[in-house]
Amino acid sequence: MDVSVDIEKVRENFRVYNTLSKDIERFEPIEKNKVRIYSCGLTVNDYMHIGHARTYTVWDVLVRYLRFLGYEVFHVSNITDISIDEKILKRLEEEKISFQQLIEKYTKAYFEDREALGIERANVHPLATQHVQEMIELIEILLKKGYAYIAEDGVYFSIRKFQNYGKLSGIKPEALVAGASGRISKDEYDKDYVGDFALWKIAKEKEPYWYSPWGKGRPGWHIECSAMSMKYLGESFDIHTGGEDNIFPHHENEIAQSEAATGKKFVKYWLHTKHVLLGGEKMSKSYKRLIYLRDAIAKYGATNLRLYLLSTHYRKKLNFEEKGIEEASLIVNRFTKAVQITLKSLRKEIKNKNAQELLSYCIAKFNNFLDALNDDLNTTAAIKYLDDISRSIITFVESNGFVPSEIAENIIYILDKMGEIIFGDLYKREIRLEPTAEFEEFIEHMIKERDELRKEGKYESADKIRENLRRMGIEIEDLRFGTIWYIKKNSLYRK
RNA sequence: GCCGGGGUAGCAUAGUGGUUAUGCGGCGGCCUGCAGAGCCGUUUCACGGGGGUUCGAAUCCCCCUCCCGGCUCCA
Repeated sequence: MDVSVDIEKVRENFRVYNTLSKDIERFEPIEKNKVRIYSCGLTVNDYMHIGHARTYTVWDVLVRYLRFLGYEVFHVSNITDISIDEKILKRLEEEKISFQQLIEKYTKAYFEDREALGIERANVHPLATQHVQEMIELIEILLKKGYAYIAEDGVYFSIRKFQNYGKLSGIKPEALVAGASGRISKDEYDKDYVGDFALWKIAKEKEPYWYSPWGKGRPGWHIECSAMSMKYLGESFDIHTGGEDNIFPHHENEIAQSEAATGKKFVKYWLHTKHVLLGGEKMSKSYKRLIYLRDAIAKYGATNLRLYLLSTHYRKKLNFEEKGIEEASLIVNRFTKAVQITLKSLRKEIKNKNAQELLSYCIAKFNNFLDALNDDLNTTAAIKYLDDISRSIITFVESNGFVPSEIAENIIYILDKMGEIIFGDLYKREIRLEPTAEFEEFIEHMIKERDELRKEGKYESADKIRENLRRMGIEIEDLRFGTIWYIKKNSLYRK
């Protein structure tokens, strides 16, 4: 039986929801076999929270899936290390550090946190501060072409000059004036029109600055993503991602700047994640209603958390609940057990006719898994099929014993593919664990000893061995044909 | 105010016209020295309310209602 997948065929059916068209579209990159993707990264002035984590995890799955589909993926994700506001200035005083130190601290934390969740590094993580020259050049083009103008406190982009303004978010320039949010009327900037946005801001006292033809200052927030994405990916590229809050104004303004400057279509597919909610409402820094990722990992375990973040489709709001993580941990446990038992099966010479049925089932579910991901990255459904496979392996082993090695070999191929896409780097780190020969010998010895104690009816001593093994992260289970064991790194610790 | 997304059995999450939804929890059973895990049964023929289209609607259309998000800090 052949488990290999016709990648070309699967790839043809990959569809994603494009915010630009507000519709699900078949994915077809600009250049055949190559995908260029830019994901909006973090403003590194604080630790990342579980909302950021969801977003980056989803894009991690996207990138891994694209690679699985055979695409050569070039992924760029920026680091915004320029953001300065009064809150930050206050923080500098509180933490008694310089702006540079603050940025360094949280940039380091950002990479640690990403890695802890098994998120792969992008090909390039450009820093905004190192691309000020590119931003200045882009602003000069916009001035030359008449899309931008110089005011007293900076350079602004004139949104009324750009015909398609609002095509991503659906916001009409006039609506910005009529907006009843109460924020726009309090406009304190020296610009021609309320909807116009800053390309360059002249520095006020105490603020960090860079030199420019328009005076000492810093770039506006949006220009960095235009400058850096076009530098590394070209004037037109395939995918641009972000959280839903980026749609307006950030991405809308990026489109305006970039397309005004180049005259070309900036991005083909815009993908956005919905927010993580806490108690039914959006997390908010100002009200301290948020959960930092590193705290959540410490409490729930990275693997459980990662699966939980993927358990709701990315275009649906995720209301963060502990109970959901508990459910996710059960799926992680089953998968871990299934993977490790299958790995052990590889080394056993066992014949079992029913195993062929098991393999057929796994192949069918693996195809379902791919269909689910093809359907706008439906991780909810994909995880369900992954769990079906875990259960089928466990059930098989519990009633039939280990899987014949030639069958196990094929099943492992499927488990590896699924595991790497869903769990990322955590798959090898926490799930597909293979003990050293010595360690294995030790465990097997303990199990044998326990067995003898059990035969003699010395259950107390036998249970003590089980308890000790469990403390080492070894789970053992007595099945009909004997005792199986596996390494469990992702226990859900509860208070 | 404008724009968008939702309301699915105790809880959560799938499902865009027609077959017994899935997981978790509860209860009962099988298995077991115990535990764990798994399996079977049950809670359960569920889709916010009203109207319409249709042979047939959770799914399409209209109205109402409640919740959430966006409307220049934001993933």
